[in-house]
Amino acid sequence: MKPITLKDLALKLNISVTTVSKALKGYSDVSKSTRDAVFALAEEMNYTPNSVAVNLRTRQTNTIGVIIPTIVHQFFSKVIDGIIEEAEKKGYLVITLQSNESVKLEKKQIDLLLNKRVDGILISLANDQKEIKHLQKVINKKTPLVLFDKISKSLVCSKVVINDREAAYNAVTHLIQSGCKKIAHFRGPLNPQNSIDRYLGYRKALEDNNIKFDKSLIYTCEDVSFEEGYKFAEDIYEKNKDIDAVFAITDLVAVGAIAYFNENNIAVPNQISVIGFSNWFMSSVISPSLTTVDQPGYKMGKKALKLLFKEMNAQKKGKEFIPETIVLPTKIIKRNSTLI
Amino acid sequence: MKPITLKDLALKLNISVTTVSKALKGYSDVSKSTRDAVFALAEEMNYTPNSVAVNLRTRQTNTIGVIIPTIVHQFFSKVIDGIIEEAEKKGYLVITLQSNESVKLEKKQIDLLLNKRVDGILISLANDQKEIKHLQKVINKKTPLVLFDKISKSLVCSKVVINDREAAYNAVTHLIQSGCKKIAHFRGPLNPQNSIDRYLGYRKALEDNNIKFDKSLIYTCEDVSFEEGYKFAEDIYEKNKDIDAVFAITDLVAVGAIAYFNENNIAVPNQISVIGFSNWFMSSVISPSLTTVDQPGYKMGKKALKLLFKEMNAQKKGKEFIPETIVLPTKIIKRNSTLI
DNA sequence: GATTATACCGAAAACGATTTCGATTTTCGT
DNA sequence: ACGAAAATCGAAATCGTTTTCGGTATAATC
Repeated sequence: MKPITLKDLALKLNISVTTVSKALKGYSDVSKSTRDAVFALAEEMNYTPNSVAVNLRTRQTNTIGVIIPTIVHQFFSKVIDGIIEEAEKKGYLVITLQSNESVKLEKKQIDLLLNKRVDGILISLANDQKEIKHLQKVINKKTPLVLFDKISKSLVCSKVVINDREAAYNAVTHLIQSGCKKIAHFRGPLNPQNSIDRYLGYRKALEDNNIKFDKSLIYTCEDVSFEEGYKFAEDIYEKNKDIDAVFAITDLVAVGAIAYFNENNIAVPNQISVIGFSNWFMSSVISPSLTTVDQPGYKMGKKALKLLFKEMNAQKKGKEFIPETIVLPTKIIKRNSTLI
Repeated sequence: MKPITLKDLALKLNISVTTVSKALKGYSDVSKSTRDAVFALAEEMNYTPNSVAVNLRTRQTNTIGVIIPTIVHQFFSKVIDGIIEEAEKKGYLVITLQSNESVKLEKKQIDLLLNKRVDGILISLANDQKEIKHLQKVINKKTPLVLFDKISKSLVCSKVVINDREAAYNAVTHLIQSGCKKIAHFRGPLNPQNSIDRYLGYRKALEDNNIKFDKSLIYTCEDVSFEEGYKFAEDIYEKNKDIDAVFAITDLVAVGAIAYFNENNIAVPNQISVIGFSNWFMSSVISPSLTTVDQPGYKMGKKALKLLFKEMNAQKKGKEFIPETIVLPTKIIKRNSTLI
């Protein structure tokens, strides 16, 4: 009924708890005969060590914490997928928390994880990130920390990101190379670094190709939704019939725009090209299928965890660890919503 | 540097660890003055209890484990979302694991969670579920267990499901009521109870409406993909031009079918109606938007956890707990891929 | 046979908290 | 001022492991 403990084994074998423990852990000062006996009994009684006790004694939990804005989101669930897989390989378990874009919640969750004595924390920040005290606390406590995707530049720790600016630059360049000249940008909210960077990439691409920036072609999403994409497409088309391309902050917004164009017999890509961002699953099954920028979530999760492990190991060996920043490559997934 | 412990506080205050602990926990045999002093110092030194030690002593971890086939899947990430939210409310943390549809992995993971001494386990079974020994073990160890979505009928424990058979029955009835007479079914793999039940619901609906069952209208998906939906749609249309409806095991398969019909100018829903299953996000953004059966993942997660808590509480009080099965209602989300 | 080396084992402390139970002190009625 | 009741406190056991350090017993060496 009650879980078997070392003590139970020791009692049955008439030896000390110490010896049982040492036998099980392969210490050399245990005779073969007692070792065998211990293993046999452990097997028979189905002994499994109590992780909690081990954790207390060894001061490590083999558990890491992950905080993301939301899990119901292709990109983030891919990241989680990558993290969990990689963690399991090394015998680590993953506790997942959602901040729902609330810094307040994020703080609480950091505390929770710290109390749980997780061996490390991975986090993708909530949008309105000015406050970083709670993260500084993590660093001060010497708990390894890696930021991914939505990061804070002012925090000294490891990071895994994509180059949003470059990716956006490439996306818009792709549009320009296919002949587009009047390119709208349905950008993300004003705060997040991601959406700023993509916006800057857009501008840089225009600039490098001698296309004059036109403020009226910029629309700012608030909740980055299908509906916004649809609405903005409608609005911009009514005001600018000669628009010939849309670069959307996200596939979902792009799909919204395509829906409007489809319904109103505006040919995509012949009249208007559309390019999205993220390569969500959905973008391959709509018609026309959506050209987009692949954002490698799975890989990002894996890399982030690997960096975390690196830091954890350095710490174990008492070595100093210098934070690293990994920039993952993105690539354009060419489908049927753009020309060429 | 090192985390503050009760001992540290006790030392500074020149009182015993016992008293510090009792003060913090609000025991009545601590004077107001020392209580205040303790709280003040705890605050000042930023004391937080070491959960691991507490867990060992109290024999509970305030952690639950969840095993799902895969997390990169709208339905399951919604379930996880529901679970995490509900857990957090009660101060519980969630460890998520993916079985990747492998029973072998599932077993390992169960053991991992058991060793971690999680307070309870939620699991949605891998597809080829014949073996249930590892789950029986969980029950034998008196660790509360709740199955959801993909369950095993032969296991005596709480369950949260939808009535797949009835849901499918309603979906097909919807097609029939809209005038469809030759209805194909792109069913799921042969093993999972889900896909069996949906198939049975399909047959029952035909039977109740005096439509002869035609084996040649049944296609069996193996990996339940977009491509399969596309391929099956092509095949069946070439063999049966008079087909007038498709009931697909999943939205993704349905979307694949719609893609084929769209490309070949077969009007959906006027010539052929299509109905899916699950209400994935994607189904609302394709065109025509997909009529489907809503499968309440978020709610399922919440309910499953509530059941788990119920069992955990009963156990704490030493009460007997009788497993419950909750059947969540589904409803048809009428969109534009079916008539009426 | 005395000495040293080797093999094997176990007592005990530690990890950080909780809780029981007994001890001491204070308060108060008379 | 005395005894009883109430208010405070702390020692110690416990949760289940790990690990250090010392102690025996046996084998090897001369």
